[in-house]
Amino acid sequence: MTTAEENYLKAIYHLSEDGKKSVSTNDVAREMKTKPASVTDMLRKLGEKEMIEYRKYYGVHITEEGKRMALQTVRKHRLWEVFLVDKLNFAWDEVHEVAEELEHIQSPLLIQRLDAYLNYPKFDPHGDPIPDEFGDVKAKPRVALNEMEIDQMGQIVAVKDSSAAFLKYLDKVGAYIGARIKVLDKVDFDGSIEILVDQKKNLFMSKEVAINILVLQS
Amino acid sequence: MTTAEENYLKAIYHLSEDGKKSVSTNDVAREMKTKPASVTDMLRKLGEKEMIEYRKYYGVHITEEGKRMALQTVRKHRLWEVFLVDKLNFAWDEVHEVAEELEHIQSPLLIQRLDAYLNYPKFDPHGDPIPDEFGDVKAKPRVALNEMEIDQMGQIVAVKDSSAAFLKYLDKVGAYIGARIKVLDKVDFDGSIEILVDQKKNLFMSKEVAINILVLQS
DNA sequence: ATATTATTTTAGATATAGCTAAATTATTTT
DNA sequence: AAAATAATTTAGCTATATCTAAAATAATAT
Repeated sequence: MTTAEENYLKAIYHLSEDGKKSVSTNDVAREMKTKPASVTDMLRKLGEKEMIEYRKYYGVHITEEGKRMALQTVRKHRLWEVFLVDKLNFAWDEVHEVAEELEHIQSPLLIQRLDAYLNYPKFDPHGDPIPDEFGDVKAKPRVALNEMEIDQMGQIVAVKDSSAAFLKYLDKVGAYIGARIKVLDKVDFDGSIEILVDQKKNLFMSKEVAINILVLQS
Repeated sequence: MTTAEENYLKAIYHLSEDGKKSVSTNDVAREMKTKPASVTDMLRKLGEKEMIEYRKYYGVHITEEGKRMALQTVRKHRLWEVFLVDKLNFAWDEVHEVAEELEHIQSPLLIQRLDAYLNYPKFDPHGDPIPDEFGDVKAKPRVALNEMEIDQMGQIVAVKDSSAAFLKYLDKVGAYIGARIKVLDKVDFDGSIEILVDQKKNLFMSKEVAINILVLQS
């Protein structure tokens, strides 16, 4: 698998995730920021390698083997993100580009060792679960608070920004890890949000804050 | 700079190191494990970018700019090697291939952070000095004991294998860090070596041991 | 000084991954 | 059901990086 093939397969996997049966050439072109004509070529190639089922003019389905490969790439990407944030002090929103390169390093041993070194993390810094070496994802995905809709409920499970300043702020307003929350209101204009904490306390926060709070939805 | 260009430039830099005025097409082809015809194309390209001075049929000289670029790649390669050995517990002779891939990741911030995280190391696990971010190499290169010639002298400055077993062995035979040594004899057949430690103690060791001892030559 | 040998370059392929423009197929509208 | 529109594919081109075989040049030997 070349780097380009890995990237296409990952894109197709992500586009398939949202329950869509079939992914179109245009979908892939948009996601990959290339032209549909280039996508067609790659789909044929990935089809021949049986990573996807490709029927001309009718889009693609990812195969089990393709999914396995894509999940390996996702795993590597997310592990590197954890490394960059936990060890090299990158901010969670600075890591994507670099991880996009690092994920293509070919060395199973490296990933095995990295995983151990990071203490077998289950989530990346954005709250997305890290597949295990077999491609299994046990953990439920976490969602940034700013992405929840009105009336949705959940439990605060982690923060993306673990700076002293942010943790102090959270402590002050009573938004602790483990708190059960419900979205009361969202302001479209600035993305600020109002939530109910533990069924008793109303809390209003800016988008900047909400972005950094991870919720397990229920 | 593409990955291929970086690799060629690094090869030309290393081939220039040994005091050779001009590096030939064949030299580069051997080093890069490609055919001379492929090398010619790349030399023309690197010449146009003024990384090397290229005169057809007369080999190349690396320019100051080319040297600067090559040293950046060398720096990245060696920093990653330190990471792999110090943090991920790779053995010093297992890291080259992976570092060869990692060195091409494009992110100055990543390298800056990695350097800090590793505590600004001055040597890679093979004893080679790590250039600073400006390409300056202050430290003198270290040489593995098995690579020294008869009558050469120096001082033990580090070990490549820092396992308990190896350190215990060194302690037992009296080959401590800082010891002044002189090579008395080398056996071609098995690479074993006999040295004089601190002008008083004779010490015979196998090649496997000598490989793991780094000496600052004097 | 010329012929032989070795080295290097050129010319013409191949494979990957992208592009544009034109042609084809599918979908939607009337 | 035909026409219009949208999506997709094909054909042909570009750039990178490789190759082989043939031609050109440099170095060496006679």
